[in-house]
Amino acid sequence: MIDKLNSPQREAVTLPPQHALVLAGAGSGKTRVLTTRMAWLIQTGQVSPLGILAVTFTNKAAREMVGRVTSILPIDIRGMWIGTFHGLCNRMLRAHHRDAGLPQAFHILDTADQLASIKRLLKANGIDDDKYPPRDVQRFINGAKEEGQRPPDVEAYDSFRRRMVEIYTLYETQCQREGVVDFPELLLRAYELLSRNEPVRSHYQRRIKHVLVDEFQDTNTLQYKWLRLLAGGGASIFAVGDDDQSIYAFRGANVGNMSDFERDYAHGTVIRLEQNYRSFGHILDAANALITHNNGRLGKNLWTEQGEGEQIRVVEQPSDLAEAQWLVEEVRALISDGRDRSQIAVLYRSNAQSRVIEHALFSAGVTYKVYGGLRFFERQEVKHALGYLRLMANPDDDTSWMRVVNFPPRGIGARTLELLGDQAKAYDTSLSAAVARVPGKGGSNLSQFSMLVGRLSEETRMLPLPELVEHVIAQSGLIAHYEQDREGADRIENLNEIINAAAAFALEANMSGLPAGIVVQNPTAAEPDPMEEGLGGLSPLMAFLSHAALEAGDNQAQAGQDAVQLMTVHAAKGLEFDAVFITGMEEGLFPHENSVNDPSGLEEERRLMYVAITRARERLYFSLAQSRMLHGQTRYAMRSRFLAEVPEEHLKWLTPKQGLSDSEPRWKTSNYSGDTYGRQGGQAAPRQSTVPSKMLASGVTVGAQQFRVGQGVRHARFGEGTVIGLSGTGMDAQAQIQFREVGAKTLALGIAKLDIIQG
DNA sequence: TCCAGGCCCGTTTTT
DNA sequence: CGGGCCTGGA
Repeated sequence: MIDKLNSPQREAVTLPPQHALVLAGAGSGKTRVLTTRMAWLIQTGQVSPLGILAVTFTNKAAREMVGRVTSILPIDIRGMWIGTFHGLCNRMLRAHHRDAGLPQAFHILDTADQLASIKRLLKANGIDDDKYPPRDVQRFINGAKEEGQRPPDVEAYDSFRRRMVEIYTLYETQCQREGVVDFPELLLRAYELLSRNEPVRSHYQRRIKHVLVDEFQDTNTLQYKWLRLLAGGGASIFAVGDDDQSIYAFRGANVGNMSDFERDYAHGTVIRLEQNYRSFGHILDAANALITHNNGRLGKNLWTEQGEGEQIRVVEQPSDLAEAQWLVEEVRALISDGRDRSQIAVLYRSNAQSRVIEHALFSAGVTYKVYGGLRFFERQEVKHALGYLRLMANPDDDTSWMRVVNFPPRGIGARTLELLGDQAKAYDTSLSAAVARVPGKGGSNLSQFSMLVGRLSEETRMLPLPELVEHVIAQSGLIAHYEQDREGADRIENLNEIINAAAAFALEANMSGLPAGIVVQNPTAAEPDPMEEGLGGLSPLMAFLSHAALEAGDNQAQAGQDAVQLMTVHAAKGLEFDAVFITGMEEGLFPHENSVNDPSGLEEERRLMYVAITRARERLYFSLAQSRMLHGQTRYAMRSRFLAEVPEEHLKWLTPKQGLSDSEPRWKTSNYSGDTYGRQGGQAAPRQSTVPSKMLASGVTVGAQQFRVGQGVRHARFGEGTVIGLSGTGMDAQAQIQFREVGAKTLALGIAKLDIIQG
């Protein structure tokens, strides 16, 4: 089991029971160490499978962990605490729902449900949603929860925040009444359950001997607190992560957890996995060099036993269109060289960039697959069907009630629903319970709907899950509705797919001999654990609905195995490919303009670039466009500063490298003609290029002034600076200027008075 | 109640 | 430019 590991890997796997931080670089065998550690602990008899708690962020990672552990050691994973933070908290809350103050059949709101719930709340309480936009309220509430804060804990230093806190309180009341729990609430409730309930806490603390955490750099404050509490009974925390790959600060991840953990727990026990088994030397050295520009790293330098490999190919094109066309040609060349399409990845900073690339690939007939977009359980028709199903389990679920009450349309309009809402509020009941108080035609339509819900509950009470789902979907009128729609065929197909999903789910649950999806106890355990009883009562429907909420399904749009992979850099984390294109290497795009004025934001962008680079095994490309269509305007940008942070020795420019030295990265837009690039190796004849040979206009003229990217300018108030981006024309023209003293600013060229001082 | 056209906005995303 | 959302008219 451990003889194939390198020495730091083996050291990590065989550590005595103590807290440890494993700094696992990209491609260093992180998952292997984590899973081997689990298997080793069990096999050496140091812990029973039930004494382990292993937690990940995604279901995919959790599945992979289970798969790899069981392939090393054929153990029964049932009853083991392996899963996502949310999945494990869900399980804990179901088991101890009374202590947690929840109905056992609580529903889980996904992000969209939560937003709908907040909108409904604002409306019911007459809160101005211009002043308190639902999205901001959602961010406020989730932000507070992720910090472990209930309304009284939130600092409200001004009237705006005080009102936000009031809304937070109202929202909590609403969720509690409806028996629903949002994603951050799963974690916070589970945390509070453990911290306030001594018997429950000591039960878990006594049971759990080893806590293993994957992607530790992505944990938020609350998750870390939860882990510390769980391990509080003397368990060892084995935290694996890479601070250089922390790219989720925007959703609450706190890289600081890593250094805090080292300081508070791991002390000296930090193991670095620095040998990389993925990439060739130039690629790794480029990544290493780039990331040294960040401060406050825990520190790590990747190395490989493979050779130097190829340099990174760099291509600069006049436009985003030309970039895409070049990319297609290069991809085709790779494919005709015998490379597997699925081993070619095209990465970009933002989803908007995929359009041009997709168009070019499509026109050239290259099969591709875009990651991202709507997932199965997030589709409109699927959410409607789930809405009906949720009403079967809980008619007081107002979010679901509102979602389907008039879908398909049954003559229940906004006014009727407003009336219903008023009644519900006045009598402090659910919408469902308030139906009888709404008079008139609207009321009669409502009661018909209410009767439909009641009748379906009755009819499906005794049905097995798949039949139940089938019956509810058939009777909901959804299929009939979509049959009217000439583009409804896909939706109907998805509705049928829910029935399949339910059948598959039920089958899996039966095979494990347990109520669908939720594993209760390890049958091999010496005796049933009274602390964790209570899950058996969870209906298959409830279990299926939890499953749907916690696992939204596959994230890839188009099918096709043998396809070029298109995705954002974020989506590429954890993946690897033989050949990788990093596109849009421009200031304002990568690093993104919203991050460049904030040092920590810029460092996160740099980590993102680090992640992008380290995806590549053999071949890596950087591409950039001098001009790009963005928000309906042509924008001109400088080369990304990150390009200058990679030593020249690792780069091979396929188009002439222009402009000034890297130490002073500047963009001199000039007269490069797009068809002069060649490929490395010399044999490749210059392929025909579709790039227009004449240069695009690269400047913006306003009045008598001609602005260009890279120019030096002076502003009366902001001082001297450099033009780093231009967009628009005439009165719409704007310039992004990096001022020496005051940072980057965007100025309207028609208004701001600028003197051109050079360039 | 429903639909169409206008308007606004525009980074990354898992649970 | 393009998509999502909202409002106003039928």
